[in-house]
Amino acid sequence: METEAPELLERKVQTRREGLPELPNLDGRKPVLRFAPNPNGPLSFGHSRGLVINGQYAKDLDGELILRFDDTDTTVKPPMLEAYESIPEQQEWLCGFSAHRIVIASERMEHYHDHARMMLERGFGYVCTCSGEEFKAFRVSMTECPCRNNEDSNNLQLWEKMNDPDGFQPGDAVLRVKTDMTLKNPALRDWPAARIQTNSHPRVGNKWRVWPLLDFQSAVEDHLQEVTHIIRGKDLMDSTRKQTLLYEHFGWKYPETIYWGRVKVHEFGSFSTSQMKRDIAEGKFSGWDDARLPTLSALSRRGIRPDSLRSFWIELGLTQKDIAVPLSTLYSHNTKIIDPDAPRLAFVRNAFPIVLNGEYPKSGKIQSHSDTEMPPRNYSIEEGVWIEQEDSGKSIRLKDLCDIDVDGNVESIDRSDKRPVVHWVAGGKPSTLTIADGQDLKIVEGILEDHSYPVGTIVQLERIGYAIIENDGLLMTHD
RNA sequence: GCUCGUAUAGUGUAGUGGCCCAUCAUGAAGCCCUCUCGAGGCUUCGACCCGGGUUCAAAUCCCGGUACGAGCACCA
Repeated sequence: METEAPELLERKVQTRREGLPELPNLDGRKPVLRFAPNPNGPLSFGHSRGLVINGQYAKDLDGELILRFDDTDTTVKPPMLEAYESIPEQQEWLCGFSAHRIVIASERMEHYHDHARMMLERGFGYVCTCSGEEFKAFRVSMTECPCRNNEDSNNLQLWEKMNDPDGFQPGDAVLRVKTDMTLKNPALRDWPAARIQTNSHPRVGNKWRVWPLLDFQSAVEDHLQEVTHIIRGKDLMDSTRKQTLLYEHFGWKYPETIYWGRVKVHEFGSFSTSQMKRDIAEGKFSGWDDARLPTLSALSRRGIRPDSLRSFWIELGLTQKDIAVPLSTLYSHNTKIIDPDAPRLAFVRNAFPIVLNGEYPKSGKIQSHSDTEMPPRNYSIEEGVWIEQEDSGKSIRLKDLCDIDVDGNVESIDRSDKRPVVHWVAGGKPSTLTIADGQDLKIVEGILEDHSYPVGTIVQLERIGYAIIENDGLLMTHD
């Protein structure tokens, strides 16, 4: 066999798919994708998945990314005006390009109202005046609510009454999509499409009274924008089903839909935008970029690079599995990106002075990075150096300088044995290293080597980890 | 309760009937390099949820079980 058919004995090389899976049913089209956050706050780590995946497909396949503000709730999740500015900036920071289109739902209300009327005229929608409790009973018992049989003309009158400030009040009536009350999935039975809200909207004020709900607004807008692929969390699976029923009524074709599962990052615990907003207002956090928060502004401030987030999410892929990932996975992506450009610097925590006795080079140059060419750093010693308290009281090797004994007597210039190598600072300036540790912010005092790197430079503190230089000290990036 | 979904090493992930005694990354352990507890290089460890079935052949298809998650809002 070896001579007759050697190829049968060879182990074939396994091929591994790289990057994102192919987009299904593209049919030669350029994909149109969208990412639709609620502008009730700035973007968080969780949002970055949607942005990265949708953005990456748009970029790779020469398609388009729509950034859509789903700001139709003025009551539970009131929009925050600053977010209309910060979200596009963060989107560009993360994706590396700006979205091809920006759509703001609150400015497209005419379209939603037009389609709502169309629904009533064509008889696949109705105005329901049952209370939430009453309708729930109908849904559970699979029976039709009396409002379902309204005449189309009557529905249009009721619709006008919903829009009339002197007519229905919030809670009195909703617009429903006629599906089928005997559908197996209770979530799909005559689902609500719009309701009355009288709170003022920060962008359009009181111009509108009847506001669409997500499933209706999103469905109509996806059609109007000719979205080809929707990629979103699997918690929205029933949304797809609800919206597909609406599309059937309108005679439209629903976009291709792909889902991902839930991601839990243990270190971040459970933060919600509204909870963060409250905590910031109460002074529990310094702002949206407080290093302890999982916001993109906080991650960016700490020195997490957008390309790290991109490779992180792309590596996780598009499985529907619910997963728990440690932050160290993101950090390992980030290390690969920042390490080549991170100059080495010494920061001595709990500084302990030690006087050097003997002959040694009192000034000189030390490499800033062992693997890349960077201008070296200079040192100049008067009589002694700072070392960390923890390193005192034993024979040590001062990195790139000399071996010393417990009392600071120089024993050798060259490395003479396996004693621990320790970092040190000659001169330097007092500084602080701020470390975000869960809900706590640890501030470590120390002496930082003199340097001339500008604010925003990511450095590697020898034997400690990566940190970013801020105006008033150092902020820990990660180990 | 009803409905829907997922299940590959510690953590993620590749894999759609024979290239699989299962990929890659991360993690852990060890070695090399390096005057950092960093980076880089090498080696090792480690997995197809369970039970049936279909088939010459199953991680892959079917059925049942179990576990976990999500939806059933006048939130997104």
